[in-house]
Amino acid sequence: MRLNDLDERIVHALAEDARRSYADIGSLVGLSAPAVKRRVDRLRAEGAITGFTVRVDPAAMGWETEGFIEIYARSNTSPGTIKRGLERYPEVASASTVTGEADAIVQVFASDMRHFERVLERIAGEPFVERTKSVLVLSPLLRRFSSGAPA
Amino acid sequence: MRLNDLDERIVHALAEDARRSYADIGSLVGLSAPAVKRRVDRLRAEGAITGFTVRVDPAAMGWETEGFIEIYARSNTSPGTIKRGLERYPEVASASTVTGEADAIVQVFASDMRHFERVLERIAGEPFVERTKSVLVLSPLLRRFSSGAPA
DNA sequence: ATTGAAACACGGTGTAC
DNA sequence: GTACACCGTGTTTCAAT
Repeated sequence: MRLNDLDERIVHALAEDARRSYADIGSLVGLSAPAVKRRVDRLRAEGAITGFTVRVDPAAMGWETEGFIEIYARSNTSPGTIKRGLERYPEVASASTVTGEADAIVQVFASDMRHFERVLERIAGEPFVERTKSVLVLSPLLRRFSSGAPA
Repeated sequence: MRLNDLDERIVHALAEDARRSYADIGSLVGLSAPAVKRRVDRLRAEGAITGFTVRVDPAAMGWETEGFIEIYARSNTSPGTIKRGLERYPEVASASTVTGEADAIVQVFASDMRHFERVLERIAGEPFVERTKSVLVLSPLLRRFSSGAPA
């Protein structure tokens, strides 16, 4: 599914501020409000837009400590196994399988260092995990879109 | 700044679907619509909620290739320099300084491998960058909140 | 200080063109 | 694609707790 230029500009406007009125977006991209709405409806139906959410300051939600955990899995671990193992942790914001030495990179938000350590130990103890390597985020420099933090 | 339980439930409801009506959220948390609105307004004023955005399917936007670039910076490079250097790239979705060997981890979305390579080369050529180490995302297993992709 | 009820106005939504 | 009409919802006001 490929979007045309108009669709992209509409999505871009919504990404910046999802509460802009359709009329506002319309005047940006050169369409009337109903035309914009129809496109947004279509984009949602097609799955290009999967929903609307809020950008949150992680610290305000009590998620002060952020880090990345690289997972080195046991041989013959399927991505599905990793996914099922990780989705039970509310602290896991995102996870992807990757190229390179590690098998997956996991982004974790915790309330503090003790909490982060506890999560790390539990993940390291998962049966499919051979070993882990983790780094803590010192300061987020750029977060272009949503905070990425659990809510 | 710490949120109380009611605020957290409101933020959680908005994180799931930022288009729920205030009346809807109110019936969830036991408040009237105006009371919910006032709290949301306050949360925005305090900076706990930093905005509203849209969840996008990166592939639909043409961002098929995702990767992480670790930046090893020259000595005495300030976080501000890294930030200013990276924010000029629309492909950079997020960037953080981190503990460990590397100085920063950068999340990049590109349209394809050639595009990713071009971005990587340009970033590696930045004056503050000593060397880089990058991994490509094979498949995103979990993306709890927004897509994280540029729009 | 924070709430709920009601009045008001704006913008979302559907229909017709 | 636009123009228009309707109605739901956001927003403000106000009295009450």
